[in-house]
Amino acid sequence: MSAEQRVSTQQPSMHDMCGHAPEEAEVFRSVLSRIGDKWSVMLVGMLNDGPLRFTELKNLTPGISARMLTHTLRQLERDGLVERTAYPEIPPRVEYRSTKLGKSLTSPILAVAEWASTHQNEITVNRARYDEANDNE
Amino acid sequence: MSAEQRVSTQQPSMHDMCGHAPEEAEVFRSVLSRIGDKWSVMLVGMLNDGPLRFTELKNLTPGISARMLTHTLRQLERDGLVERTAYPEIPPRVEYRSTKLGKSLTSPILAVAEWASTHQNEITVNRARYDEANDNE
DNA sequence: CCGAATCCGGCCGGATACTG
DNA sequence: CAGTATCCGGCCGGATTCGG
Repeated sequence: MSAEQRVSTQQPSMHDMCGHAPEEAEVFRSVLSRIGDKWSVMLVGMLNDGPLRFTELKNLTPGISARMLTHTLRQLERDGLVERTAYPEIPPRVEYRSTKLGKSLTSPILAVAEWASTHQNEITVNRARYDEANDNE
Repeated sequence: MSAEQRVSTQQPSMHDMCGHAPEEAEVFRSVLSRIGDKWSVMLVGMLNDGPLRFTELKNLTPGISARMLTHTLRQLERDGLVERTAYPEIPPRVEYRSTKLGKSLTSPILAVAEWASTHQNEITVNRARYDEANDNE
């Protein structure tokens, strides 16, 4: 049994998915990098529980600036992960809600978020140990 | 039934995991950002199938430079996701393998990678449509 | 073969001030 | 309330060169 057959029986391999041509890999990565940028994952996660207004989202996301909140939401809207609805009222009200595509991402990223939450202490220890081993600097 | 109870019966909420204090959220995010940076996910995924040498890893990862490969592997080693073994031979041989912690991450990130692979076309279309709607610029 | 060192352009992302 | 505009420091990441 070849290596390809062996791994295909349990899980897809990264090498198969990312594509072998540089262009394919770049699309693949451009999607991954959206997942990986500073605030996207948290925002998509937040919106999973229901639609939220701009300020609510800002208050729920500690440390984010208005600029980055706007910017990140635009990117997510562009990718079709988030839907924006502006109500022409005074004062203005804008609601952000997860799209079908956005919801389909929720399960995978919550798994990653859960992993991060579970292992963050272990990783913090590992980093400290590594930094001490390669002492000073 | 409260909102907290409702969501807790199906899935953990992002808001619960990320922590509410800025410091907690920052640790949480520092772990997520490692997942999200340009090459980490692909490399961890590659190493899931078995240990690889530096050059093998480089050839399997289209577009990566030697500098970034080294740098990313160092970060992964620091976090305890990857183990580095150098054999004092001539020519030198260095093997990278996934640690137990690294393997525990494989399942979640493969789920995300699979999602990315599945929806990359849809996202590409969404981006094109968005860019056209907000035409020129 | 497996890196380290250096240089450097770009853009990510925070701070601040200002609009409808 | 929900942004936009502007400035700007930092660091991400590629290219190149050098070393063990």
